[in-house]
Amino acid sequence: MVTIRLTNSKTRRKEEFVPLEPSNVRMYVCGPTVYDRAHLGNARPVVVFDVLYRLLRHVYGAGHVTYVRNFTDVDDKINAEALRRQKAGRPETLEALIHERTEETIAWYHADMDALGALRPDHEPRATEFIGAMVSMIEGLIAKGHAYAVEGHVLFRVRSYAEYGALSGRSVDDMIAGARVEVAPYKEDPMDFVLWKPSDQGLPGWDSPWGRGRPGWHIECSAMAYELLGESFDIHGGGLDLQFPHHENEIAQSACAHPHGSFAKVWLHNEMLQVEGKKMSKSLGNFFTVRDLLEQGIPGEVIRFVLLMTHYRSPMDWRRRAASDAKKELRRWWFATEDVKARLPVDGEVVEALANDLNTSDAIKRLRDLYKAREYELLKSAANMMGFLLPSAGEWYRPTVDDEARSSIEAVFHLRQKFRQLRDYAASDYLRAVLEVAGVVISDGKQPSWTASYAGQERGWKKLHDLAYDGSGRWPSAEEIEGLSRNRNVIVTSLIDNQNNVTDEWNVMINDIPDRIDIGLLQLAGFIGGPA
RNA sequence: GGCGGGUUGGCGGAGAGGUUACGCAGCGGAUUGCAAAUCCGUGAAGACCGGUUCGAUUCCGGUACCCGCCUCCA
Repeated sequence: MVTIRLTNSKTRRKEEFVPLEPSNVRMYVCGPTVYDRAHLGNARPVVVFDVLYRLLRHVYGAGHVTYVRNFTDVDDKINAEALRRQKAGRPETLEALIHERTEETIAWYHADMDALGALRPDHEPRATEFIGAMVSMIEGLIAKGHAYAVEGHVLFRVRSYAEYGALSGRSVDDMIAGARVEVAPYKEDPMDFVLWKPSDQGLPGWDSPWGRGRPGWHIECSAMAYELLGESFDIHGGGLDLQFPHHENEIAQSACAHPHGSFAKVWLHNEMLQVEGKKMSKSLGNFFTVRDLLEQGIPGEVIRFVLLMTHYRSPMDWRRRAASDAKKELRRWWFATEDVKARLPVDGEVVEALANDLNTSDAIKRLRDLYKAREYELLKSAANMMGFLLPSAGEWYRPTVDDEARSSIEAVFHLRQKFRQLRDYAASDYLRAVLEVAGVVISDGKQPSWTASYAGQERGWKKLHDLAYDGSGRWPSAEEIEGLSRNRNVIVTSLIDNQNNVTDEWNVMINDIPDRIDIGLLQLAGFIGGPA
């Protein structure tokens, strides 16, 4: 049996993972508030814990792992969006508009996370489905003296739980010194947090012993984890920013409501994702969504690869460059393995790397070793286990070739062969470049062949620019090439060396990779006509 | 102010107290009309100052800088 070791935030140490019940390993991960598209920061824990889920399934068996990730569908931002729609003239009730918003957001979330190759959890409970469980949990807390009702609110009495702050390494007294908490007059202690709050007529609410209202944010995870995983379970995960106060509050509520349970044994927190050195956050407005990246032609699998290149406990900076490197590498793996059958068992070193506190970077290194060793069958099975090279990723690495494209490609390809036979190598190189910018890579040799691939795009554009300046006049002018590239979101600039001289090299940036062969570019072959 | 994390070669990014991380890019070579793919080879690092040690990029202390949490956020 593989020994999994995980860094437990609770103890701040890397510990051997011993499940409570190997026949039912239980994990809870805090999911999204469903009010808008998921941004890239949301994707990091999804992918990280997906790897853990896959590892647990590998070690304990797919049927012996229960993974729960919630949808927070009670939230003021959702209400705000629903109200906005109502004010914009929609006739439906607020409830209906809220429902509409959460449904569409959940569908987006599923589509985007599926694209990243993340498996769906076993349960995806919604807060609105567990209001009753939350109410009874709150009632229990009041009965035991851990919470109190006042002015329609119910507050958790932080002082009643001696270990409050243990997870995040804070003490209640220190935090009060900071005094950055909302000091409501009805609070016994400034650190007390809301379990239930009243809803006025304009807001969604549920009847409760304390009047019509809605739950505070933290209680939902405690209630849903209890209902679906029991009073003790193995792993609780989420972003580091949730450690305090969200997870601290979850622990306090759960420990007080179910004193015989241990709640989560292991706490895992992924570090934050940054963009240009700054945390991606809604308030800074520097965030972009997973969908944005997908629409820019960065496949979900590539995003996944970039996210997993960095260990989950380190901050990671999203860089465009990292995505293009990853794309290149994954493309090679795809071409090497597409006709290969995965061979089990999964490579032990990959599993070992993952079992060592999810060292995904090390695991990827091992995949690279397998690729280099041409162990493609093992590469495929190990990559599959990490959520790579799966058929569900789609053939992003290969442009679509329809019949029209195929005949155009064949025509240019054969024309080029003729020029080669005539030893008109300038024409032959020009046609190679034409094919490459259109999405076709050709390989000479004993059996000349072509493959639909974007791998040669940059090279092709550079070559076209070079040729445009060769003075022969056989091909389109520099201006024409420039125009074509710009129309395709490709920026080609001359390179400037460190003495500030313009060199004869070209720098190419491709911003938008099409998903099909560019037949328009293939027509550039017409410029040189047939061989004389 | 309180608490926590980070600083590795041109870029990204790991592990390990002593032996090549790895990828991308670069350079040299094989191969090729030229390429591609592939293969072989190669240079390049550990913020700063001390300490422990036979030996530290790796452990300890300090300094600087960066980042996060403490307020909705993964």
